[in-house]
Amino acid sequence: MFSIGQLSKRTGVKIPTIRYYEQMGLIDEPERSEGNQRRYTKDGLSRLSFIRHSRDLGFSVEDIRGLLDLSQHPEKPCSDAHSIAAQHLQDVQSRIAKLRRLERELKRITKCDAGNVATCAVIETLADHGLCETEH
Amino acid sequence: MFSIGQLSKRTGVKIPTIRYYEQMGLIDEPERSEGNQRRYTKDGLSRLSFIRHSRDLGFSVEDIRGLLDLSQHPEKPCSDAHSIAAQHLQDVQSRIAKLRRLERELKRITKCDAGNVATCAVIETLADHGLCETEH
DNA sequence: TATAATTCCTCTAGCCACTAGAGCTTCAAG
DNA sequence: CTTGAAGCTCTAGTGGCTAGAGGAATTATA
Repeated sequence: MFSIGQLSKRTGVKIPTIRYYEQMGLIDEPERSEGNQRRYTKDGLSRLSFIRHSRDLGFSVEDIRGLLDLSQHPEKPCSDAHSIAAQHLQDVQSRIAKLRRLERELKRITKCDAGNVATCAVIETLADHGLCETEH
Repeated sequence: MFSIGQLSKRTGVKIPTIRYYEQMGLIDEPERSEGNQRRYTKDGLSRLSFIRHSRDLGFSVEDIRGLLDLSQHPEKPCSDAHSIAAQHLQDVQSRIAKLRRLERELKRITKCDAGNVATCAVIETLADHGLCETEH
């Protein structure tokens, strides 16, 4: 049996976040001590590790709900898991693409070597959309 | 004089967002019609375009506050503008780096061709951090 | 065993940058 | 002068937490 603090240390998930996951229904309400403190089992630990790991990979809480559900049913086909992951991969890739466009534009405008704001490329670009080179 | 709807169409900023910017103090409270509706001038239009453009480039509202302030003072040196932009560029680059790590990991795990959840690499990876190849 | 230090509890509110909706008023076209 | 679009204010919700108040339980030390 682990206290919430021990669970937190073992998983790297902060205590308020654990309680938040409980509230969101991602983890079951654990048993309580006589004094009403949460007491977790190994099962609770591995479920939270699963969540932690999924969050590290950027899955949303809703995605994780689906993935957790699947993980409880080993006999199911895993195409659902794959489509969640593939969709997420696409999201990540499109975010990367967008950020790379931003990066290019920011690199361009920060090259400015004007002395004051009147002729500064950063300010000028922001003030006048026509100076942009790329769509964003 | 533009109504809020006309301003919205010209800048591409949604109406509630314009009111939100006003509330946040990014744009001045405009004059009102007799019936209490907002009436904007060209100045209001260009200020909002500046904001729109800055948001497109991913600057935070706080950054924009600083950039707007600078843009009102053309005689100031532009090193402040540059440091805001350079900092933002760094943020963007570190976000890209993080997403690329995610992308690599997601690509790896979605290669799984198992039939069911019991042996699915997606689920296994999430359940067991030890199976990860890279830090994330 | 007494006390002190630490951990835990619930509850509310805040973060960012909006977005949605209710219920009402004003404006512009025909 | 009517009608329908556009405007108004106000409140609450989004996601994924995080912070803080004010108190109770647990654990470590004396």
